Amino acid sequence: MPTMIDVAKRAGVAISTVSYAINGTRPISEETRQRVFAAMEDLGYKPNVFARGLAGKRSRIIALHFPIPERGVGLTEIEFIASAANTARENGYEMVLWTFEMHDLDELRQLTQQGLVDGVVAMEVYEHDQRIAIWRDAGLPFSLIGLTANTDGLRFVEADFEQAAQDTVHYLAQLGHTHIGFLNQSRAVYDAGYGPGVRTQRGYEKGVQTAGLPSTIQYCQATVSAGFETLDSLLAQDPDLTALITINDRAVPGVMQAAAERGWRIPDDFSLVVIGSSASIAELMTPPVTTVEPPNAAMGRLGVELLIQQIEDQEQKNVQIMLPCTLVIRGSSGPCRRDFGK
Amino acid sequence: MPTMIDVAKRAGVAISTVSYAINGTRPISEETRQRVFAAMEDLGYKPNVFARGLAGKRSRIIALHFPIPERGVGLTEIEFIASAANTARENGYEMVLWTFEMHDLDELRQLTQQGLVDGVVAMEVYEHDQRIAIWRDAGLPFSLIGLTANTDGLRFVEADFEQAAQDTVHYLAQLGHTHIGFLNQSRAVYDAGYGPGVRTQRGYEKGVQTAGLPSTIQYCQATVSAGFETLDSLLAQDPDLTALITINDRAVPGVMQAAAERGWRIPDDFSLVVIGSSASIAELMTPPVTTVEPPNAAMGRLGVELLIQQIEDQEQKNVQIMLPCTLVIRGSSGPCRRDFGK
DNA sequence: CTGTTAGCGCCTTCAG
DNA sequence: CTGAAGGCGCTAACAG
Repeated sequence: MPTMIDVAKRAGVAISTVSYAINGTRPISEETRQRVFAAMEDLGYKPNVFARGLAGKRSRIIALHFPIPERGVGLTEIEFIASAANTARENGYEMVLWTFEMHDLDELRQLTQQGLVDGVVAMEVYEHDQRIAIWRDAGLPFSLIGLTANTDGLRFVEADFEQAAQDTVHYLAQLGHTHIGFLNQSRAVYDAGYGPGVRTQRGYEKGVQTAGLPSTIQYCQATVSAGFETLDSLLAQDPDLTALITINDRAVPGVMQAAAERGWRIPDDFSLVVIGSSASIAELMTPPVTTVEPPNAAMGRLGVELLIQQIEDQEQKNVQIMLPCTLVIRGSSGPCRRDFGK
Repeated sequence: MPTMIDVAKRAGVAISTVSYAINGTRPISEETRQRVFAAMEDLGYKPNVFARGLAGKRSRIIALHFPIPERGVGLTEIEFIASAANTARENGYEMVLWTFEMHDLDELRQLTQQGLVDGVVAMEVYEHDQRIAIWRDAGLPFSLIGLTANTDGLRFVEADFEQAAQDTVHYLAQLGHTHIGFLNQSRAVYDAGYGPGVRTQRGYEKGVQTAGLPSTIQYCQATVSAGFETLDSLLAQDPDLTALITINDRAVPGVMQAAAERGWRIPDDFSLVVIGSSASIAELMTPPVTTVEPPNAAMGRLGVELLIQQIEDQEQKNVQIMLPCTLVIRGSSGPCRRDFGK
């Protein structure tokens, strides 16, 4: 493995010149720059990560903190991770994956101070996220996938679940539904301030309010059986419910079963829209479920780019990015057809 | 950030003693060892990754190469990745995620030679896997999740799909099925030598042969619509088919639809077992699908452990590990009840 | 069993 | 614009 010294010799320059040529830290005459790069090419030179990390400030390694959520992991997350990893690589960064728990603040602090990474992208952001203080104190650049209650000075990218929920209410109302319910994640997740849960619900509430419709909300564990049971609770609140919006895709088959047991057919008697899920999940269900899909790949990319720009001190224009979700109509939503009491 | 020098001073020993105490490279008296560790604790000392990597041979960073497969990603993979990441961490290693393509051999070679990682765990192993030669040539330790045609001298852990398939044939035969089909991934994936595809099919063939049953095999893209169409092809081959084994979970809803259109009910008229999928997918379908589930978390853990043992030159007893899959009976499989032509 | 010391490869002042 | 030299924190000889 050739070193900088070899490159310097071959190019007939000083070793520091090579360094500057590589990092662009200082102007170099075009001619010598060429020579240096040619030498690097010839020798197949690759800067040594460790030496660089030791001597300089930068490691060119970033972390993706993905505390595996209790609600389980969806394909959404994989798309996201893959896109983040690719983006890092394209920018010449390595990406390490941290999966330890959210509450493991000590672990996080340690890793943060270790200096291994130049920055971190945080997934699974909560309204009051403890990680932020740690990174701020340590002066470590970070970007968020999701947003907190107070977003001052933060850099984030997030799917606009609030808007998505409002749009979904609107979509269902247009189909003639006047009693639209909302099925959230579990109460515990909501109370902990899980962003998508909080904001989707807020959007739903705004949506039904604007449309002058009643609001019916239930929380539910991310399991089929919980979904099965929760339809009863929803109908106890509003017996005339003909449509349901949810961000809890795991519970959906249960809801469908429960609907089937009442003799309802989907979508003729009951419509269902899942926010935040993706095609590969939606198409497994019968009928395939109408979804509002977040732009996962774009989010992964932007999250990493936001971080790298920050690390490299580049100008940042849009540091708070909300991306729209896409409504994909499949077989679980349609016009309101149910007859009441006739 | 305290350094080794600080620790040495505080413990009243030489700096090298600290180093040896940490790495266990050399015997240290219990007493001084205690002192050193106490000092480390007090100061909150953490070894600097870069210095370590520069000076020694080890970086304590490993890579997980996960070339995102064309067939899409399942939850299986996430479980796996999470478990690998955790195991690495528990052993004091960082894990970087490489997601670039299988065919991108240049990229792989570069990263390999860069010396960033002490070793790599390879996912998505094919029968004739090109990566092996690269790592062997570079003298880089690696372990495989999956196996190749020739496993001499390799360290791997894999789910025993061949056995699983045989067992599944047996299970269905016991239920009274005498015409059991097999639905593989796409022909392209099979021809490329994708391990699970090849071995599951082999197991299926052995199974039906042993039981004296006819063999019916089709290849199929990993999409719902492909699944829908392929049931026809299967029935064209064997009109008496009453059960189907598959490793193509994405296609299953299509198969179910096609069965429904024939007026068949599952499992009364047609049984379906998915090998290699996991609960969270199976339960989304209607009815929930009987699966044969690989021990993902265990595989992730073992894959990393195998690698680390190798890196650290520890004794290795079981370096070729086949783990059994678990049959989880859900609603898609049952006794053969269909009447033929009556 | 412990201490001393020369690098590992690169970045970054400094002086030219 | 270029060159020389110190040091980042640690490992691994080499001495004792």
